[in-house]
Amino acid sequence: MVSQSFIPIQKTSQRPTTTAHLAQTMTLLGLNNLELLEKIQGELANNPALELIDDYRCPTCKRRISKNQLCIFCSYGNNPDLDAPIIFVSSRRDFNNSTYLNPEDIPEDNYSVQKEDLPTYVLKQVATEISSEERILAAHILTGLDEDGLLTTPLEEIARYHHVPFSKVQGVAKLIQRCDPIGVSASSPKEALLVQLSTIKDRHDIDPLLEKAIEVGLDLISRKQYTDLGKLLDVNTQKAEKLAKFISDNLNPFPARAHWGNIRHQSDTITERYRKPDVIIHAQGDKNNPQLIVEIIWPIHGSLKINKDFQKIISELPSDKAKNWNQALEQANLLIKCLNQRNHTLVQLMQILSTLQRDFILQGDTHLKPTTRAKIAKDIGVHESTISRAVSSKTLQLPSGHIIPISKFFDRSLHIRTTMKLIIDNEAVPLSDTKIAKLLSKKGYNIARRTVAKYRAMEGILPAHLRN
DNA sequence: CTATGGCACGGATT
DNA sequence: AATCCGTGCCATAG
Repeated sequence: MVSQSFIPIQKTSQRPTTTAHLAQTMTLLGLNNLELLEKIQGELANNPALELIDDYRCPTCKRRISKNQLCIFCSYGNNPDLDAPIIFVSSRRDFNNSTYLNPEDIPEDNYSVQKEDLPTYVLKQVATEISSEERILAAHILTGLDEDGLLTTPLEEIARYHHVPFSKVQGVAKLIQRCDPIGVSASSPKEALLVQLSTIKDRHDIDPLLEKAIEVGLDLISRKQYTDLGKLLDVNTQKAEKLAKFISDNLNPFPARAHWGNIRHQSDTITERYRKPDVIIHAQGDKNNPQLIVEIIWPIHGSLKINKDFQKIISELPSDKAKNWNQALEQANLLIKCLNQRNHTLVQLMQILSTLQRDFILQGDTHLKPTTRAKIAKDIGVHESTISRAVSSKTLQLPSGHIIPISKFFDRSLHIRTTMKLIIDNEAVPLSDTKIAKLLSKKGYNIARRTVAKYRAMEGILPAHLRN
């Protein structure tokens, strides 16, 4: 069904043969790049049979490349078919420094800054504005940030620690909060929102009620209880919903997380860490018919190899003593094989996904073609659970710079929901669910009236009589 | 009588 | 086996 004009991928890996092989491949596949990095580093530390050598090779085709470079063959792949996406595993993005072949091609992303880098990143911004004494305070504040960019240690404590007046620490904190990402080092989501609001206020007119809404009604907003919010603010529900929409569209309660596509902030599902995506898709060339370049991020540089010296020493040991070490050797071998397998599966997955969902990638939510993990599994010829693992807990950066969870590719109703939103956005008079259902079926989406209601609820859209 | 939300069922998906 | 999702039926509100 999917036109499969793939770039030839070397058969570096066979199907898992042993159960151990299978088990480990499965575990590795379920890890995202950050977890994988931890895993590999752990293995390197514990297993003397394994070593990381300065032999930079393209993880996809094994050709030799230089550090932090893309593989010419894979990235620009001598692939005559421009409609086919180019897929490759790339190690060019080092976790600390990255070089891009084509800086213009790389979308602005504030996601590339790794978690540990956030303090440094912010400190640089304030460094010029403050005295060296204050810089120490700033550093102290910034080291107390949690993953969300919020401050966990109270300012009072910091003041006491450094024997300086509270107001001074507060001053530094205020300065930091105005840095990018705005609101960083706020003590709570509420404070972060207020700071962001006040910076917007400098440039635009905003509704004074917004401040009050955040101040007193934040938990109502997050629970989407607009009616109650309205009562609290003494306005009607529509107005309350508008306020809430403005807040969720323009403000971010967790400063360290850049805006995540238009992911719905469903109460507590935002557990994703602030980190790089696992896959990056670029669009290159002709604006109207660009070629997709899919980079699967590989967290390490150099090649994982069996340590030859180690191997030699072991082979000379008497067999009864070598037993444990042989096991380590086995394990190292297995790991390397399984990592290859993991890459292979991911490449295949992205090949199918980026071909099938090309329109979605380039043009947005309305063009998502609903698929299931099971179908993809069938196409590649692997078990469903394999795909499930490959998809889970991984994120992808679209050419637009938005980061989405890969599981969004499997959203069964996103395209309908977005067309529905379009209809509602453009309606002259509020349309009832029945009418919306009819309009949708004209566009080829046959869904029940009841389902329209469910989708509305999902998108946080009010029923017709409460809209205007 | 119309519009909509709650509940529950069954089939698909993971 | 557990979960998710679309849908029908029914109660309630306007």
